[in-house]
Amino acid sequence: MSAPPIRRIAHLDMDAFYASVELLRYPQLKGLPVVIGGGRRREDDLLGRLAAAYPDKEWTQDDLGAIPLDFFPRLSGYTGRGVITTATYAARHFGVGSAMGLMKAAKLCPQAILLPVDFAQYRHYSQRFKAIIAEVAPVIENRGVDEVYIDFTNVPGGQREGGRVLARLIQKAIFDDTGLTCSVGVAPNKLLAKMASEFNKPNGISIVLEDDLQGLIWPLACRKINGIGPKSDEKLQSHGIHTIGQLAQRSPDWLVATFGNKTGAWLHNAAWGRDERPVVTSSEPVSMSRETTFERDLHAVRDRAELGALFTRLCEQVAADLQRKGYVGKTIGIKLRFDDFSIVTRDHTLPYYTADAAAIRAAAGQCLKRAPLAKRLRLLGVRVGSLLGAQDAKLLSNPTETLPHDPNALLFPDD
DNA sequence: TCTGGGGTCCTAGGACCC
DNA sequence: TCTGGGGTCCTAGGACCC
Repeated sequence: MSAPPIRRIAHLDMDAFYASVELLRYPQLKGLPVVIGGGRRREDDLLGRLAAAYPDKEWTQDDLGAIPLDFFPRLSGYTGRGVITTATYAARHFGVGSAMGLMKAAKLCPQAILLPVDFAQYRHYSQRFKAIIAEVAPVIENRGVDEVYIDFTNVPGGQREGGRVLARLIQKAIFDDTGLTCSVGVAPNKLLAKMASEFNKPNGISIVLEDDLQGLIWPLACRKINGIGPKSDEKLQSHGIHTIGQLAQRSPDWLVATFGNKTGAWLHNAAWGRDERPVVTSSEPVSMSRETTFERDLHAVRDRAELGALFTRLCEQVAADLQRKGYVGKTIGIKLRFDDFSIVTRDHTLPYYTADAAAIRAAAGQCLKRAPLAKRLRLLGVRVGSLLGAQDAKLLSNPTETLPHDPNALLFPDD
């Protein structure tokens, strides 16, 4: 008889994922300030300019790594509303970083190279590194393109050195296949594993055991807890709570009285490193949405035609997303962001499920009529929620629940 | 010329039903 | 004669995450 396995959960975080993927294609950018964000792909532009400059040779995608530096677009002179998605360390040196407006970044580091985001490429590498992990440890939870939780508990070798041996194996397998590095934290649960993966970046491994709570976790800022954002942190600070250790010293009663039942209990457990959440290997989407920030603020009346066309396009995109992924939904919503950055949402639940662009457009149009439209608009979004798999929808007792009773009646009502 | 896009979950009030 | 109480769905807003 052997002892039951000890629960070991890993959190794996790819290092500077987008930037690293770009460097695989453009190794000539290594060590330079590079910013990723905004606009569209420029490959064709880059290759086109290369072909114009060197007409004797035929340039293809395989030559991306040979494109001279002066062919790359620079941040200098950038106009538009894009933000930085990722910046290389060389660029961060100039004070630019994630979520910063590109125009502001252009002032700080005009010479930085600007690469547009290429989600297709990132998704490709995302699937690759996840497939590699799955060969070794099948219980994986997706946390976006560049992060996963992995349950080491029942993986052969998952207990050795607290998980370090398996973590090292996975790191090496990912690097050998993709050339990308990652950081891994292994701990008794997801909460601690997530914190641990940050301890040793990049390309690091950290092991956290039950007994490490006081030494490794309590000195950290509360903000390091996944789920404590700027607002909660500010509230905690206002009560003199800055570290997780200080949070742990508050009584559960006080936390519940100050933050409410649920949050109070959660804060207490988090501070004591307790987290029973399982690693969830699959989940169904709850909603799908599309939104767009305009190049300039638009007015509901003055720019009605332009706004209407954009609105219709968003509905068509959501409908296409739903259909492509095989879902229908019945709660249709809109989101407006005004020039002062305030946000308003309106939604409406239909008596049937749909993935039809016209039905979505009609319901979203009704929502829009209930929204205040005096201020100029910066962003418009369309959302479909209360999703159901299209296959499941067919099994509903009342088949009309999946169809508009009279689709034509829903098209642009009295519009 | 600050501040993207796509998600999840929670709260809280009101409607409505039993 | 005056007022219960739970459960669920819907809507709006907000915090947070990647």
